[in-house]
Order: sequence, then structure tokens, then C-alpha cells
Amino acid sequence: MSIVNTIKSHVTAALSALYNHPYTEKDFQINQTKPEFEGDYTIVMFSLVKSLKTSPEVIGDALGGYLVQHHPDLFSDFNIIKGFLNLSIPDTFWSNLLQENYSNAAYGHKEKNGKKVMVEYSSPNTNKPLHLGHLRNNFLGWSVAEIYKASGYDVIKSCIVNDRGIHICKSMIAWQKYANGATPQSTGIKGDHLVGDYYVRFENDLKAESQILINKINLADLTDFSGPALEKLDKLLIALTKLDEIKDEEKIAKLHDEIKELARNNTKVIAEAKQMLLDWEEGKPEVIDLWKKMNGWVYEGFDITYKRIGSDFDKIYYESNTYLLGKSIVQQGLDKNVFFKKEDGSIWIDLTADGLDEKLVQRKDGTSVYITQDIGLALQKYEEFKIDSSIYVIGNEQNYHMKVLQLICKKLGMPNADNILHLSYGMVELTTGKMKSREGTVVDADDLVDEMIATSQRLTEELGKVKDFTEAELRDLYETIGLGAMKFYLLRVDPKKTMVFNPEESIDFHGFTGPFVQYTHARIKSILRKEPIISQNPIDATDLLKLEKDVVVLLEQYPDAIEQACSEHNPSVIAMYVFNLAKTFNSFYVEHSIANAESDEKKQLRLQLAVMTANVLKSGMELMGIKVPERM
RNA sequence: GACUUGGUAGCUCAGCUGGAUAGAGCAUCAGCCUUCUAAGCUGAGGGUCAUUGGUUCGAAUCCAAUCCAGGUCACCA
Repeated sequence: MSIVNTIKSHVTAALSALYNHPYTEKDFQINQTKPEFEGDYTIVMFSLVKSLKTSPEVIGDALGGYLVQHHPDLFSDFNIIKGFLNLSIPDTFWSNLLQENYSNAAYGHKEKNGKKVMVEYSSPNTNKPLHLGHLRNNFLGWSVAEIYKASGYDVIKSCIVNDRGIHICKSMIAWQKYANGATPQSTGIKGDHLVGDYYVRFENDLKAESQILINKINLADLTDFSGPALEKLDKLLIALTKLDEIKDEEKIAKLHDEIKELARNNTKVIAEAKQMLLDWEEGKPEVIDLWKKMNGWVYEGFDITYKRIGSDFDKIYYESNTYLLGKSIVQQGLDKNVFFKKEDGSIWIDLTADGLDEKLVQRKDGTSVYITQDIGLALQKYEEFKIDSSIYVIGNEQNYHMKVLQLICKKLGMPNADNILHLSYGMVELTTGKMKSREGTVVDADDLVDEMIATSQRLTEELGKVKDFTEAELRDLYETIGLGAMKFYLLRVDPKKTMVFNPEESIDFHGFTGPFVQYTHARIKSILRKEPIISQNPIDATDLLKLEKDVVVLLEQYPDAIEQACSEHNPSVIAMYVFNLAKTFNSFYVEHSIANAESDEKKQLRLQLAVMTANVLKSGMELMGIKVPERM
């Protein structure tokens, strides 16, 4: 149990002994004592003052006295300032903690709890290469999975590959038209990038063709439109003329967007793509062959990227296999009266009672929609792995969709539906605006990785500390540092929040960064190579210096940090913890020598301190998928 | 319009289950390498915690309203 929790339970026990009052741990607060006051942990007594109607001095005196008397091993002294009771923890407590845990590589990790959780992350589309936003997703998913493992869970990392649909057809059509049979081999372009290039090519064609349509619409030429599209266009145009008089610019812009969308959907190229999707669904051999060929290129490209960034999966689902999954569930839902059928044959669920809308689950033509597949897959995951909970790492733009999914699963009475959790993360935006694949304003994942590794190489060469490394060792080190900087950068902020990336400035290698933590680790290792710990005997209790104690106090908090990161699904807790520990150790390091300590006992104690710090830094960084080098 | 998330230093972010003088990093400025790796350390300047009102011993934190920004509200995925 952590010291904070130990203190809490002692305080509750003391309060009920002293005042015969059923207090719980929620009736008072406990904080770390501010550095300007004497003591280590502080009980905030204002709430007690109120309920006991006694002055803080009297309560503090009684409580502090009781604690020191009954637990002298844990509390050495106390003082009261205003409503704050500051408790001092004896140095023996801290040196014992160090003694017992310094060489424990699994420190902070929990015993297996027998529960199984699936983390689904990454989930790429096979029509374009990965970008910075995908990297955030990948690092988050991977890290959360590791944090769950450290918390005692069995974890299955999964990925659903979005390998079918109209967006894939777009790349295929452009390739057919323009590529002249170009392949990754013939062009030397990485497969995912090659396919992505043709996706962009298609989008450009689409843009050009729809612009022509819009120009004609503006000249009141509607000859390209017919049927329902024409009707809708007419309506929009009439609405527009009315609005022009009112001058509501927001609504006018919205109408223009709708017209634009209508024009896009009325282009020949979109018609081709739609036809290709139908052909795909019918299994037309030449379409299937092309689809397999191009997807194969993308997978080859993704494999390279995943390998570089250290993403891996225990189970990969392909949407081409799962997109029909939810069908049988639709019938079950109808039988259970969870779903209902409209006159046109389409099937819906009514979520208005839950504050949401009616949601379509099957089209009138009997084909399933996105959410249907998701329900099917959710059920399959459970049946296949008997998981206790399921975590989806998906961007916050899908908050509504995921809410609906959770609700439907619950209403269908799916097992563990309450344990479906959407780990919703914010977009990565650029200082120059948003990233949009269609417009080519994306930071490409491969480019960024290359850049990070190149920067780490440059900096390492400038410093010239590892000139004796072999070529292979150097390459390894550059990757370790470059990727460390990048992963740390993306994981150090709260996942929920939108974050801003400045493509003009490269990611830093100083301060609150991965390399800073890696460097602290390498420096400790350097000492330990020269000063192996010899003595296995317990160290005589010595007085701890302030800087020594600062480090141990932080080390004690590592298990709490993991616990918090797990319950909040938030690796940034670990990033901040590990940075704090490194920083605190560095302050100690410059002030006090380990090799030339004042006494043998001091030297042993500081060596233990160094060993344990290195262990925890390594362990914490591993939870984020970041390696720590022995030298750098 | 409805729902939802956010607004803290020049920039990027912590702190938000109410507690002592609001913290980091970057950037700026001033120092520290004959002693364990200077990707480091020490210090300085820099804040109307979006605004207004409320709750109370105490509010960046809770509540309400307003302003600003993002997201969602498809028989797309």
C-alpha cells in the first residue's frame, strides 16, 4: 500500500478512536507538504474543524499526538499551521523502502488479476499512408495496453483494418487510369505512399469535375442533374435566393457546402467509384484482383512503418471479413423489440429516451451500415476471447458514434456491454491549421520518423560521446533517441485534448522530453558500470539529505502513478512522473557525488538510489514504448 | 440550432474529486564543465487562470450566464 493510503487509513482509525465518530477517508484531504513548511505529508483539517466544532490546533494536537504515539515507525513528528497538520516521516522509513525495492525490476507492477481486456487501436484505412494523427493513436493504444499489463490484466492488442469501401475504390480507379501499371517495385515508392498518391490524384479529378458542375449551376445550367438530385438542387437554390435577402452568411455558406456535396456526388468519377464498389461486393474477379494487389502494397508499406514505430497486434480484423457481421444481430434486435422496422423496410433503433436520436441500423435494401458491423465485431470479440472489457482508441470526432454503439450493445443485452470503453483522443492540429489528407496538409508518419532519427544522429555526432560505437549500435541509438523524442512528445499531453504541432520547429530534445529521461538513465548506468554495488548488507540508518530524500519520495509514488495512468487511461501521467523523477535525480546528481560519497554507508545508499531510479525510469519509459540506452 | 469538448506565461502544456505565495518545458536574460556523461544544473524576468455573477472560512478548480474556438448531429466510413 502506498504511503498516502497508509496515512489515510491511520488517520481515519485515529479519528474514530479519538472522537468516536465514523469518519471515512473522504472527510479530510491529504497532500504532500509544501517545501516551505516542515514535514512530508499534510492533513487538511478544515472539514474536521467544521464537523467537530473545535479549533484546528486542538484537533491537530490530538491527531498528531495520537499518530506519533501509535505509529512511531511511520510518524516522527508533526506541526500545525493554521488548518494544516504537517506530518514528518522518519528517514528510516525511506531508507527501508529503498533497501527493499531498489533491485526489483517489477517494482510498481501488480500481480495478475485474471481479467482480460482488449485494446483496439491504429485501425488504418488502406487508401493512404499513416500521418501524425495515426501516430498519436498508435502510441496511445500501445501504451495503454502496456499500462494495463502492468496493472495485472491480460491484454489483447487488436486492430481493425479498414480495407474496403468507396475510399479504396477511389485509389483503384485513379491507378487504373494513370499508373500505366506502376508498382512499388517499378517506381521505388513505398506501397502505402504509392496508393495514397493515386487517392490524391482521384480527389483532384473529383474536385476539378465538381467545380465544372458548380460553375454550370452558377450559370443556372442544371442539365447535368436529374431525378432526386435535381429536386434537391432545386430546393437548395430556392432556399439560397431567399437567404440572399436575409444575408445570414452562416446559413448561406452551409447551403453552398450542400450544393458542393451534391455536385461531388453527381460527378462521373464518383459514379465510377460507386460502380466499382458494387462490382467488388459482387466479387467481380478483375476488381478483386486489383483490390488484393493494391492492398498488398499498402500492407507491405504499413508493415515497415509499424515495425519502425514498434506497433504490434495480437489480432488483426479486416473489415472485408467483418462488414457483414451485424446482420444476424439485426434480426435478434427485432425479435427483442430493441429495433423496429419502418414502412420502407429500413431498420432503426429509437434512442430518444436516452437523449439521442433515432439511429439507422439497416438500410431499406437490406445492406448494413457502419454501426451494424461494429456491433457484430464487438460481439465477435467477446465470443472469440471472452474479454472482460474492450477499449477502443478512436478519435473524439466519433464520440457520438461510440456512445450509440455502447448503448445499443447494452440494450441488446450483450455480455460486458458496460465495459465497452471509448478512449477518445483529441486531434493533432498544426499551427498552420488542420491536417487534411484530401488537401495534402498532413505531416506524414514516415517523413517525421526519418526526420527525428536524422536529428538525433546530428545531435549525437555533435556531442561525440559514442565514437567507439559500431555502425549497428549507432543506428540503433539514433532510432532509440529519435523515436523516444517523438513518442514522448505525443504521449506527454492528456489524450483527451486537442494538441498543436508546429511543423516549422522540430520536436525538442531538451527539457520535458524523451531524450532528457533517456540521458538521465544513461548517466546513471555510466556510474554503475564503474561502481557496482558490493554490499548486500542492510545499511545503517543514516540521515537523509534533502536531495536524496526528494528522490526516494518520488520513487515511492511510482506504483500510484501506474495505477492512476491505468484508471484514467492516460499515459501522460507516466510521462510527467518519469520526467519529474529524472529532473529530481539530476538535481541530486550535480550536488552530491556517488563515487566519492562522504562515507561508505552514504555511498551504498546513493548507489541504491541510483539503481532504483534507473530501474523506474526504464520501466516507466517501457510503458510508453520508449527504450532507454545504456550510453548516449 | 441541439448536443459536446476546450479557453491557464510569448509558445507548448501541467494543475481542475475546492486548500498554504498558480507550476513545468521551450524561448529570453545571467551564471556553472581540472571531480560520477553540460541531451545536464542554478537563478531572473514573464499571469486579470476568457468575462461576469454566485456558492464558502477558502475558487484556476464547483454552479449559472455570456464570449471565443474545436467536434458531432448522413440510408459516408
